[in-house]
Amino acid sequence: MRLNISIDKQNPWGGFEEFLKEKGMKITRPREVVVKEALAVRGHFTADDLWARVHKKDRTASKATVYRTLQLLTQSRLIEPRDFEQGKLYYEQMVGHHHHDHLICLECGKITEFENPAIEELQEKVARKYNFTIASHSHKMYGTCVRCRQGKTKEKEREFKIKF
Amino acid sequence: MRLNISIDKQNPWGGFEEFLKEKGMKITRPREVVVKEALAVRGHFTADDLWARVHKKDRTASKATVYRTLQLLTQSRLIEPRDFEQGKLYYEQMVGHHHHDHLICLECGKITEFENPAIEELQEKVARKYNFTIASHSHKMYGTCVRCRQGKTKEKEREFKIKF
DNA sequence: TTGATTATGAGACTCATTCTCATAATTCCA
DNA sequence: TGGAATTATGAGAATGAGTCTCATAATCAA
Repeated sequence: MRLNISIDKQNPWGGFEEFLKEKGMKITRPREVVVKEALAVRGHFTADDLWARVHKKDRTASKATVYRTLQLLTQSRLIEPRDFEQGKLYYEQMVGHHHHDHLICLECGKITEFENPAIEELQEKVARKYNFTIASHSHKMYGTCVRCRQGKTKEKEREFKIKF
Repeated sequence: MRLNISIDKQNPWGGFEEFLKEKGMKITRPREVVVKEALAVRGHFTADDLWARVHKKDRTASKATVYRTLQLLTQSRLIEPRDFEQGKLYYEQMVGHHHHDHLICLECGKITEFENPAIEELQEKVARKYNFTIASHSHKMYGTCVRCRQGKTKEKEREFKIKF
């Protein structure tokens, strides 16, 4: 059975307060804003995206704190970093989600999520073979999505273009 | 049957000259040095590593040319970029090699290569499901290697430490 | 050889991320 | 409850990989 934690009302910190306490860290106002905003974003966001959101709520919030909190959120597994080779990291909020992997269109930057338990099993098998303990993984396929292959993608629909 | 191209004597450019000609690009001395050095490195190297090697052979070689040639080498599939989340790209020479994926130890940075045809097949299946054409992929598992798990890794053996 | 084209080196520039440090806020506990 | 002790913060400087510019140089097709 899957526990679907709802973020907005009951659990706005997603368990992050407990994480901080365990680490002997402090519960502060800037962290509150960053965490709430991070968990409220749907889809992928960069540190800068998040800072823009945070900055609207608190004009004095600094980028340094956003970056620092992003690291903590990653450690606490509430978010996951995503490297789409754009020279900056994206993040994705993970509360109540499965881990998943990505298909990335080189033409339009469209990102499609996939999950495949059979692959995950084989992964485990590989790891066992090398006596390796998996903490996390990243599985990305780069290529061309249907719409781009058919020339249907409009210019305005491009998220970003991958270098090569 | 597998063609094992030997780089050193017979084919020092690994087919890069042909690639350049097809693209209407020129065969130049700086490119020669960069290509030969890149193909001569075993294991992973960064742009800076390569520049250091190139610089020894030609004091006037610029970093810009190294970066530019690295892009061309990637396009020509003679090398593959590897992102180990170190804030810089690594590359690996691919002449006469299979594509492979990586196990990365978070403690010592040790990188183990693996190949798994069954995973590749499942990958294809996933791509078909989404009507996606794969051009390349990257599959990385992060975790702990045997030696680190058993506390046998000596400090001097660390390649790099991954942030989190 | 020549002229059209493409490449080069040097260094300026970008831009994401990290670091520094003086100040401020939290938390612990007497 | 009131500090002391600890941890966080903001502001901006610093870092560093990678890119860009542009005047000059090398390549190559004819």
